[in-house]
This record gives sequence, C-alpha cells and structure tokens, in this order.
Amino acid sequence: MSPQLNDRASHLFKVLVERYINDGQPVGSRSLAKDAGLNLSPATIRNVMADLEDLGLITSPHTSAGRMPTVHGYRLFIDTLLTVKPLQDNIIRQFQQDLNEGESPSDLLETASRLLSDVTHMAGVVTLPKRETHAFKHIEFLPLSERRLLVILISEQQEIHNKIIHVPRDFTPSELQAAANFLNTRYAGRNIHRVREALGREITETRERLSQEIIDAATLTELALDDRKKSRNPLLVSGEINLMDFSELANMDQFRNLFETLHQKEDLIQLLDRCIESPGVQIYIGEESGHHALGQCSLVTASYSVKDQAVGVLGVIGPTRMKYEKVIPLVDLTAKLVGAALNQRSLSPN
Amino acid sequence: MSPQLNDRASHLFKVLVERYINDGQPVGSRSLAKDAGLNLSPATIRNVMADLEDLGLITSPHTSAGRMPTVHGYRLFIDTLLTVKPLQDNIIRQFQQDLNEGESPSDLLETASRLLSDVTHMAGVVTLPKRETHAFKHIEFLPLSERRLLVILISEQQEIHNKIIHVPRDFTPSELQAAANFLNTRYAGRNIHRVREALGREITETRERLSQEIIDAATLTELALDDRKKSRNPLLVSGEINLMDFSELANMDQFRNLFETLHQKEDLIQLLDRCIESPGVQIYIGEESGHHALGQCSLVTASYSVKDQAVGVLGVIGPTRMKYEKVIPLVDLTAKLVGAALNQRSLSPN
DNA sequence: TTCTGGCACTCTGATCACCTGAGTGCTAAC
DNA sequence: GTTAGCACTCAGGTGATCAGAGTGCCAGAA
Repeated sequence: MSPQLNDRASHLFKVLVERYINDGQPVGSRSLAKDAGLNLSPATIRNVMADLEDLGLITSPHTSAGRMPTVHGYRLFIDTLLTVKPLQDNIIRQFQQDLNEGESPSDLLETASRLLSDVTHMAGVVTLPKRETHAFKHIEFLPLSERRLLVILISEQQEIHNKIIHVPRDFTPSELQAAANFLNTRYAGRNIHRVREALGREITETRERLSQEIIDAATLTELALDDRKKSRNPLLVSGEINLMDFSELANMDQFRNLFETLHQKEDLIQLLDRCIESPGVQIYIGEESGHHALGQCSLVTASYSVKDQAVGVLGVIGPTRMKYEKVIPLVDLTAKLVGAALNQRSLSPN
Repeated sequence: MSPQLNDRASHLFKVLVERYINDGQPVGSRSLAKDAGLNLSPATIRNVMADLEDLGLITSPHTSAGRMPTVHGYRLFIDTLLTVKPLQDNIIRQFQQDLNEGESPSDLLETASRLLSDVTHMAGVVTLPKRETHAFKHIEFLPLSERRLLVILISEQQEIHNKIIHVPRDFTPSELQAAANFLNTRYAGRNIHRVREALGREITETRERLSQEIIDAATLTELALDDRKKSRNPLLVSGEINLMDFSELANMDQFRNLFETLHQKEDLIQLLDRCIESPGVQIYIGEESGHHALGQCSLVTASYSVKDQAVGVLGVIGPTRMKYEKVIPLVDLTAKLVGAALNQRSLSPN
C-alpha cells in the first residue's frame, strides 16, 4: 500500500507537510529548499515534488501555487513519519486536576470536552456511555402521586438517573421498598441490561413459585429501565466556534455545514461509535470519515474504559492541517484520565 | 418624546420600515412612492424623507442609498405604528401540543426555546427559574457511602434536583427518614429559600428545646439547599446558527461576537433578568440592550409565571429588522403556554 | 547519472480606471 | 404644496494591467 520513498523524498515530504500544517499555505520549491536543510536547489526539489505528486501524496491547487498534502499524504505522514511530542507538564497537571473534581460523571465528561477544545483551540467531542453499559448500584422508587413513581437509579460511577414512570396499579410504600431491596441486594454491580435479562430469565424459569416481590420488581424494572426514549444528549460538543479561526473553514457556508453536522448529532455518534472497539488513538482524515461536511476536517479519537471495557469515545475535531503531534498525545491522555477518574469513582466512592 | 408626525409622514414612515424589514435594503424615494399608494411623486416623498431624517427616525448609509430606520425609528414604529398579526392556527396548535408533553420542566423549557427558534428562524432564549423560586414539595435523603448522601429534591412543578452532599457525621437511615419527614410535612409548598429562612428562624427562636429531628433537618437542609455552586446552565439558547442567514450578521467577526455573547451567558442572563419584573412583551432594539455584539440585533422577551409570580424569561434574538408583528405575539403566546403548563403540573400532577 | 541555472509559462490577487444604476438635494415651474 | 428636471454622489461591477510566486522543462555542469 504505502509507496516506497527514498530517504530524501521522505524527508522532504515530512518537512513539506509540517510546513503546510504550520501556515496553511501551499509550499513552493524555493521555501522547501531552504527549510529542508539539504543544500539542494529549488529545481531539484521540484523534481522530487513532481515524483511525490505522481505518488498521490501531494497536490497543488493550481499551477502556480505550491504543493499541499492529499488525504493519502496525511495518512502516510501520520502513520509513518510523525514524531509525537511529549505533553507539557503544566498541561498534564491541569488535566489531572480538572478531571479529578466534580461530582457526576456527566460533569466529568463535560469538563473533558471543554479541556480538549480549550487546549487545542478546536472542537472537543465526547460521547456519554450508553446507559446499558453502566453498572447498576442502587435503585429507589419514590411515589409522586397516584400511579406515578419517581425512579432514582444510581450507577457504580455515581451517575444518577431520574425517571418518572407511570405504573399500571398503585403500589404501597412497603411494596416499593421490597422491590427496591430485592433489586439492590440481588443485582448490584451488574450491567443494567444484564439486570433486565436476568429478571426476565428468572421469571420464565420459575414461573410457578414467584413471590410477589419478584413480580413487582420485574414490572417496575421493566418500566424504569426501558430505554426507548433516547438518553438525553448522548454527545457533548464544545468549542465549535473555535473552528471559525481556521482559514480553510472560514467561509459561512462551510462553517455552517460543519456546525450543523456537529449538532445534528446522530451521524456523528455513529461515526464515533465505530471507534469504540479499537484501542489507542484513531484518526479519520477528511473524507475518510464519510461526511461531506467534514471534508476539510480531521477527527482524532480515543475510547475511554471503565474496568477495562471501552464505554465511550472522546476526541477532537479540527482542520486536517492540525498539529497531530500535539493532539494525539493529548487525546490519549484525556481518555486515560477520564477512564481512571470513572474507575476511581466506582472503586472508592469517596 | 415622540415627535409629532402628520398622518402622511407617519404612513410613509410605516411603509418604509415595513419594506426595509422585508428586504433589508435601504428604501429609495421611487420605490416608496410606488408602495405607499398615495399618488405622490418621488420628489415629494424625498421632501418627507428629509423631514423624517431630521427627526432622527431614518438614516441613509451613504448619499446615494435609500433610507433605513434608526433605533429611534424602530422604537417609534414598534410603540405606535405596529399592527400585530394574529398567529396562524396551526402554529398555535403546534405550540399548545408541544408544550404539553414531556416530563420535567427543563424539558418543557428546552422545547420552548427550540420552538421559538424553529418558527422564527432566529435564536430562542429561555432562562430557567432560579432554584430558590421553586416551591418545595418533597425531599429525600439517600445514603451513598460513609458521610455522603444523595439529596433528592422535588419541586411542585415536578422538577427533580439531585445533589450529593458530604455530611459532618454519619446519620442512620431512621434519622434521615425522620429529617425528611419533618421537612416534607412541615414545609411542603413553600419557596425553597423560605424553607431555609424558616428553619433558621426556628432554630434561633427555640434554641433550648430543640428536638434532634429539627437539628438534623436543619443541618442537612443547609447543605442540601446551599446554592453557592451555580445552578447548571440557567440559560437555554437554541438556533444560534439561524442567525447566519441574515445578511447584516453574515460576516465572520460579527457572527462570532454574537455567538460568543450568546454563550458567555452571564451578561445575557443579567439582561434577561431585567425583563422579569415587567409584564407583557418587552423589546430591546440594537444598542438599547447595552451590548455591543447585539448592536444589529433586537431582543423580544416576555416573562412566564407560576402562580402569578414571574419566575423566568423567554424570548427571541434576531436582527433588528425582524418581523415584530409576528414575533411579538409568538413570544407572548409561548410565555403564556409555558406558564400554564408549569402551573398545571403543580396543580394536578398527573 | 544527478544536480542546477535559466527561461518561458501560468495563475492569483491587488490595483486602477471606468461605467452604470440607484438615489439624493435643489430649484424653478405648475 | 407638489412636481419635473437636473446636476451630483456613491457603491459595486467589469476589464485591463501588473507583480509575485510557482511550475515544467531543457541544456549544461559536476
């Protein structure tokens, strides 16, 4: 797949991409000759550039402009040439500190999104864990009025979900207490969707000798955990406005498209969900994401894990010519810190 | 204050403003002559326009352009000339329907903001009621771990607040139950900040013969209702991106400023809070709001009330040349429907 | 064989002159 | 009081021109 380049071509290509990323202008042979430090004349550089263009790594917007990387070029650059920069200490410290405060996981994830966008001056994105992946810790039923109950569901990560459900008959406080006790003692620690499964199984298996407790618990749980209504705002986007600063996105139509893509969240969530399985940092360059509006953008993501299971994805969206060598370790760090913070919550809830 | 205009001048002024609002172009004497239906020549119109300019009602961006209203002009137009259009039935029906669904008040208010921005193609803004203005209905304390409690606070409007508090000593379940019972039976229906006041008074007045119950309740309440931490996101903005469609805001810098003003919420909240006391629809035109970034914008607001007390403000932000005759009744309707929906919730919680 | 200087060529973007269309103010006549 | 006419102004579009930055290619040097 990746074309053979000799050392010189490869070095020139690297310098070209770095330069383009830096100032967003197509790079000409003369300035590349100066930058490369190889003591070659522009004419020689031009020959090499022509080769690189033939290989599909660079292109020029018009005859008399310099060259800029293509998507393939970026891909090669990132996969084989990039030298990742270690993060600055103060940034690491800031992230460690900010991602260790706050009560609820959603606050934490919001902070993560904000940090990513602030530090990179691009847009930060974070998907919330799906509710089913939460580990069940505690449930409580609170009667509100006739046939209306407030369900309070606490996950191991201390996330609190409220839901009002309509029940088919009145339950007495002690019935509710019994059902809650049953669920709390029996199913604490399991995944929420496992709880539903297990309850269902229990009912079909032991149909004859069911205690009222179990039946109540099952009825209520079914209503409480029913997730047909979308969990609210499963994607956090921040810093969209930062993207206006990049000249390649700085026309109204383009920015508007981008903004709408970021806010009409379904597509984006689908895209991010694809990243959840792969470990480490993943990068989509331009069209690779399959979204027209992201044509000029790249997406750098990493998944974060609770108890070694990836539950969500976070990352950064910015122009293709972003400083990958800085963004990649940053996204990586953030994912790890978010995972650690969530884990810590569920282990020592202090 | 308002300058004396004869009928003809007044009529011409009205037509001019309407035309300008419609197509955003300065209006010249020739087209105004045609539109006005007065059988006057452009030259005559020009004389009148010169008078209107002397009065500070209209201005022209340069010599050879037509005239457009000044802020004073808009003010006069809105206050004395505007003929409000009745709302279309289908819109009324849609609003009635959409503002009658959903469980929590915040959902309701989010819907309101979305409806306003969708229908007007401008930005919708809604302030959430301050927590202190909520009427207290029910409180529950749930032990999470040593010295950490989950407080669940339900308001009469069925809004549910969660808060995790750290308590100075361990409370037994029955102590918590007792404290909750005490608060629930004694203070249901009162404003949340009244509850704090009342508890404080009770303690100082009857210091000697305090039951443990009251002391516990006071301690817990103080922690639970302490509102130093900002209530999260007290302003809902939607449809900001719609504002890109208006030519007068369609340059990057201007839009960016505007966007940042809308999202850096403090200033805006302050502005909106000023509207809460006045009844009916209020309008800020351009600089009247005191915000530079809103120079080209108007703000149309109305407050919504629960039990005849205004608790929040909602409205629309758009370019000064918006169709006030449609926006005003729309904002009015929305405020009334939101108020009604909130009231209904607290009266018949079904 | 590889590199380089030179040269003709291309394309963008800025600048300038020019023109048109829209609109104004003023004045003199109705 | 109203109108027609006229000179004037200004913004915005068009076309010409030019400089600058690049390129590709070729012939000669290393």
